[in-house]
Amino acid sequence: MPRPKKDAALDISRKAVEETIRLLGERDDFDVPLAAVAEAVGCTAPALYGHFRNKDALLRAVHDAGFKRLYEEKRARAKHFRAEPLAYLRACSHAYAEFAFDNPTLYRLMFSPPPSLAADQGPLSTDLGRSVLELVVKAIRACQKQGLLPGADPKRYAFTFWAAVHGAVSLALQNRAPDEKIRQDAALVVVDTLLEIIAATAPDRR
Amino acid sequence: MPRPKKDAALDISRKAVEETIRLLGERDDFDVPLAAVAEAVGCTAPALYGHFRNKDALLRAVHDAGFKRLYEEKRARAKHFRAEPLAYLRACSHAYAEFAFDNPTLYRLMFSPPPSLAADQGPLSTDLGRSVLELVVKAIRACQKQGLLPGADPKRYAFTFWAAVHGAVSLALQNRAPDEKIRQDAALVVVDTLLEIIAATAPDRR
DNA sequence: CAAGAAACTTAACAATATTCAGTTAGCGGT
DNA sequence: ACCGCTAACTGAATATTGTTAAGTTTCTTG
Repeated sequence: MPRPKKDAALDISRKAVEETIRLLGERDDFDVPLAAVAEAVGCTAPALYGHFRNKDALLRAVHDAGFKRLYEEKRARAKHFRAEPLAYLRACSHAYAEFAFDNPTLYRLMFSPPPSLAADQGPLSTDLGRSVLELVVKAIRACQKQGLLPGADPKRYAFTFWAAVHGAVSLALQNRAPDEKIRQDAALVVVDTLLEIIAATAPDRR
Repeated sequence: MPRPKKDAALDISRKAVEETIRLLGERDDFDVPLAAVAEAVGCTAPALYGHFRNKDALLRAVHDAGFKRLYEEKRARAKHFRAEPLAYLRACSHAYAEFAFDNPTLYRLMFSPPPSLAADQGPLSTDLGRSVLELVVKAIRACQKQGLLPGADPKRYAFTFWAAVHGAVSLALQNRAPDEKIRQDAALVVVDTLLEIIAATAPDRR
């Protein structure tokens, strides 16, 4: 039955992205068959080509949707800690790690995609990743207002912080942590280590 | 012409791994066609199944060979800095970053593989990644012998250090650095930031 | 109410991993 | 020096999956 009954087109695109994310949750690699997505959406595979140029375009949309979700979860979770920069960073990072552990395959798609997915997006002007980083920059600045990290370049430290958390999560997802006990929450240990280091830069109170 | 001329079997396996690594250098994703590998090796695709159970097994071998190379490059490069822990860490990290930038696709295969590749290897007992980390642990211990990082758990700090470097490299490879200028050597900036932090823990000399 | 376009569908195509059956080169025993 | 026999490959066949082509129906618009 060609052409949907007037409203069925309630954004197949949106549904495709949602369902793809769900399907990614059920597999290891991100080679989810287009046919599977189509079935979940309720159409045939070629129909998707009316909404996405090709499979890469779909995966790119999924990639972007992932960043949107991550960004919103981070913000929502950390909202209550505005006043306490360290607690804020901690909450942010935990939300980040939890997101990664809850959606490992999506996380890999977001942070280690085949370059074909991220290629055409400029440097990262429009990139949602920038928004994620922005949250950390603000937190670092807030720390400095409390006397921590004196003289540090907020952007540089924010990037370093993010890199460490991302690296820890990324390694932990692969079971590449130093030993079994630490493995499970390796990412959280790294977060605490970083916060410890930042806290140690407090103005002397002896 | 079935059956090789007696010695041609000079390890097709080895050649397959080498050629695959080379071919990975020419593409973005790691879906290198098996036929391409076969041609580079000088045989047909099905022949490879005599040496690897399937494509995943080949990629797994490539993954492992990558770690071997990384480990050896790191060691070779840092050999001269044994006496100076900070310089040693710096050299190690630069070798690490350079390796990643020289072999971006291989690096992705090593650090963000589809779990099917890393699945059967135990926790990480046999894992070569452990050797890589071991180098960092030793460096941290050496730092402590010079009075730096007093009271820190070497394993924990080593893992944090590695995570930060890996994270920075990983983000930089995707152009996800904060701004164009930093992008190119974002990883190196992170390394310097970390060393700076470690150096700041020096015993007071005022 | 009749085009015409939009939005699918089914059928065809292409690339690629994997399997199967066949074939030949070298090896061991006689 | 000859005869199986196995190892190690080849060529053809199969299955899966992304993508394109052609056809069909429904909505919309003049």
